Amino acid sequence: MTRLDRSSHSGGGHAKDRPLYSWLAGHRVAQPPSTPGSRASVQDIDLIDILWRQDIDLGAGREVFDYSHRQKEQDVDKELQDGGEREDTWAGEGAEALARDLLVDGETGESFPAQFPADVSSITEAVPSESESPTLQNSLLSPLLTGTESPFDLEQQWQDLMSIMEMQAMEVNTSASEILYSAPPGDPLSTNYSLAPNTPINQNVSLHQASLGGCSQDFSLFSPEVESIPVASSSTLLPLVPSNSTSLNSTFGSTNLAGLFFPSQLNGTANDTSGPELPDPLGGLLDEAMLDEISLMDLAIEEGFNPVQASQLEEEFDSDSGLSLDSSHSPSSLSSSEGSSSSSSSSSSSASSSASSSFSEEGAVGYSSDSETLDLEEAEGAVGYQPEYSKFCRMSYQDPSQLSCLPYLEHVGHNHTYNMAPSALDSADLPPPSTLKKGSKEKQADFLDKQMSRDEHRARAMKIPFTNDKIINLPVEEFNELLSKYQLSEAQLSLIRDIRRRGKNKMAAQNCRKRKLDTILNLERDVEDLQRDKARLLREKVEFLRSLRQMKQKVQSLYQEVFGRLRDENGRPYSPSQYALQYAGDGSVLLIPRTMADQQARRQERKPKDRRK
DNA sequence: CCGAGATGTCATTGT
DNA sequence: ACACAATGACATCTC
Repeated sequence: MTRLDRSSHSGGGHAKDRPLYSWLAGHRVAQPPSTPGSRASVQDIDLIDILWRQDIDLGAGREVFDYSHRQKEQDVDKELQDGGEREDTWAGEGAEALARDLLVDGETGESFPAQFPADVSSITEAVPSESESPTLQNSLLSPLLTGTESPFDLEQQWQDLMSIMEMQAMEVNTSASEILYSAPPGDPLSTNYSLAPNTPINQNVSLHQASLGGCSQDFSLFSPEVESIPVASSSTLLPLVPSNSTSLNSTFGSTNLAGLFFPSQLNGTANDTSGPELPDPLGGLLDEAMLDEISLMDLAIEEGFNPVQASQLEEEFDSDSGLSLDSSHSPSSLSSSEGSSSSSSSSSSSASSSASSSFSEEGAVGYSSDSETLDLEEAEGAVGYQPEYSKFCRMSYQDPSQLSCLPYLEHVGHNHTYNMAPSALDSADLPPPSTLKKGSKEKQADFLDKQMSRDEHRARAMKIPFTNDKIINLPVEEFNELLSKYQLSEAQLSLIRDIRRRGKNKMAAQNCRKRKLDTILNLERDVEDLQRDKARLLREKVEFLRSLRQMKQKVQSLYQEVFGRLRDENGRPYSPSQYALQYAGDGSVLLIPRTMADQQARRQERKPKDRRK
């Protein structure tokens, strides 16, 4: 590719600046002062805190999603509650042995696949036939069960979860009860279900009595869509709190019922031989979330990013104040670099302007636009420059062009008079020792001599009849014309060509170095931007995980609420060891036997593995 | 005096 | 073929 900054004849090197300008534009876009999403996330956090408090009120702590914590907690709760409320609650089902089984099962309580009525969010007790179960399992098992880790699936699960909850909030109060009560006792499904317990489907499910007031409130907090639900819907739910809610709550303590959602790993007895346990409707999500958080922790360790302090980071990064994760980009270095860069940019811009004026029509110095770039960057509030920035800028134009007011000093920055040819020419450059006059003129001449470049000294020694400026910067045609005007010796011509070559190369070297520094600076800024983006993405991920956790816990609470209020035909609560609620993809919820849920869980576990293969 | 940075110069390559 | 820009490498200077 041709260089973009062939500025000698086209004047200016604007083409070269194109990438930089586009780069600046892109990064201006990439750094909004504050993202609205982050503000919203702060509100979400507030909501989450509210939800947490509500969950705590419901008996669900934040640790519910910590698996080990849950396990311990359940162990403790199991011991504390086994002999008491549970026996009372499940007394209708039999002896203490059964109660003991219930304990075990309570830990392993799962969600069971079931047949679903067409009506959404109806909670029924289905006794599916075996022949139907294979075909049903896909539709019966909620997408939540799919433990895939792809973002799409996660998002899909999320949406499904939201839809389920939304539909529950909307219809659990009406259609669900209708379905429940309208289902005939002689449901063909139940008749065909060989594994079904003898207990017929209880149509007297007290689901409608569930204290959904709080739940609906939670829904509104969870689902923005549900917020649009008329308040009447939730208000109507409030009176539905069953009279026996206290006993139910004591029976289905959240900590115990948490096991309903995380049965597989806690189950030590019921399904040991039956292979993998049915994944909890939320188990996959939870596990995934845990994995994500673990990976996030890894990232955090790697990046010095602490997800636990996500909110703090959030505030920090929301400001988009240019704070960098990298401590090397400290404010001190930033300020110093800014100060130096501003001064240097002013000098560079003046240098470029003077350069363009002094370098005749050719405008060979192609970096005036670069100084503009620097100005732009500073006007933009460029941040995060490393100390090298000042160094770079200072280097760039301590420029010979600043000295262009002096006839022979246009290229003299440092008086690099090294490499001077050890010829007589150089000795001729030296002021004759015989010059005894030490007047001001001579001092000035000495100063000028010192300021002159080597080639200028040579040119003067060789009595070149025109300035090095012309030699270097004139176009080839004019340069040749100029040479033709004079009768020049071969040595003079050679020197002139060398001067021209070196002069052009000198400017090329300056441009090259400046370009290189610009590239480095751009890369540094790119790194900073990428770090910022990375931090933002991490922050968003933490927020999503947090929200997801909230959703899961909310669903868990709802599960407990619903399941705890279900009653069979005898008015007895269902045993979590024998029944489970199963979510369907269409949002409906069924009460199904656990054995069936186990089967479907195993099938469901195999599917993702097969799919990955 | 040493080291780092700045600058000039040369050689080379590519346009 | 020529002019020249770009650039790596080196030398030298300056601080």
